[in-house]
Amino acid sequence: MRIGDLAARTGVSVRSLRYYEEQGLLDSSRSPGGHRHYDEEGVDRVAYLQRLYAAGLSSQTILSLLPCLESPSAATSDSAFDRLVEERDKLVTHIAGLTRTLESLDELITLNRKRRAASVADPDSGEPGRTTQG
Amino acid sequence: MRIGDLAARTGVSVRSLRYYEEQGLLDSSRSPGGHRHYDEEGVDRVAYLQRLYAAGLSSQTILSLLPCLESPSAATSDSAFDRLVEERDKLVTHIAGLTRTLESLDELITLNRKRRAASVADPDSGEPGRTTQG
DNA sequence: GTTGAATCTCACATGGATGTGAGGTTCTAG
DNA sequence: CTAGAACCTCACATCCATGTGAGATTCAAC
Repeated sequence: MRIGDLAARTGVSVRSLRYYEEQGLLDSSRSPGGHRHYDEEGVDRVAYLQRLYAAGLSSQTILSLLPCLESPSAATSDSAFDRLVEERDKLVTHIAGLTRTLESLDELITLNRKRRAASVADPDSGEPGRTTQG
Repeated sequence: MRIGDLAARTGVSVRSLRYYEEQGLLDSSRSPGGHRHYDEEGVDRVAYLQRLYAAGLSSQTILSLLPCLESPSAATSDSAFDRLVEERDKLVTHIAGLTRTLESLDELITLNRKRRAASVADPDSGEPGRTTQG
């Protein structure tokens, strides 16, 4: 599988795939001419990397976790494992924050809908209130 | 309340507060000499902005939503309201993705713990498996 | 073979929030 | 009134994943 194929199958740009490799997050075999080749496993790997990126981890952080992801063995350094737990905890906190934000957006939507519905029944009732925080 | 105080109370840098104002997200009154002044409401406002930033919204997007946040009335433009709903939906999707990632990190942690515990009972058992995806 | 698409490396550009520093003005405590 | 802390504007720097373009090479199909 060539880099263009992998890009197509993962929805990640060719540029990004090269970047992941440069960061040590993804490896490839090379054809005699120097072109990269990937096996099926690469697809899952890239998808997983994307999820970690989406979770806010940097390349550096992902790299430091990699031992735990690849071979979750006793040989894995304590520090890698500690970082893994740390990132997990940060993610929990982050999700909690987002969930709160979601709730307040929902309240806001409900409120807006109400106001809009009211204005259908009773036109020219404008700007009836002010809400800075949700 | 001066900008330094607001920064201290919100944990946001002075630089960022000025930036928010520049983006039209936060306003202030000015002293005769040009120094910014804020009231208590500013604290909540900044906290809320931070939450929206943390949810991945850009300044531009927040700006476009602002009418809905500030005066959730019928007068609010349809497009602002539509964007609000759209951002809510994106946030839901994002949270779902993060939750999946969290689950796989949790599995990974459990797996690592198991391996590590096993190695205490049975030293020199190394690298017993490989897991690329969580 | 030949051609055209895909790939290679290198390196500079981008965007968005924030950092940083210069040079100057304003505020507040003593 | 004065010292120094805090503030002002302006503008350039930073980070990091990604975009983009140039110039050269390789691969696949005919």
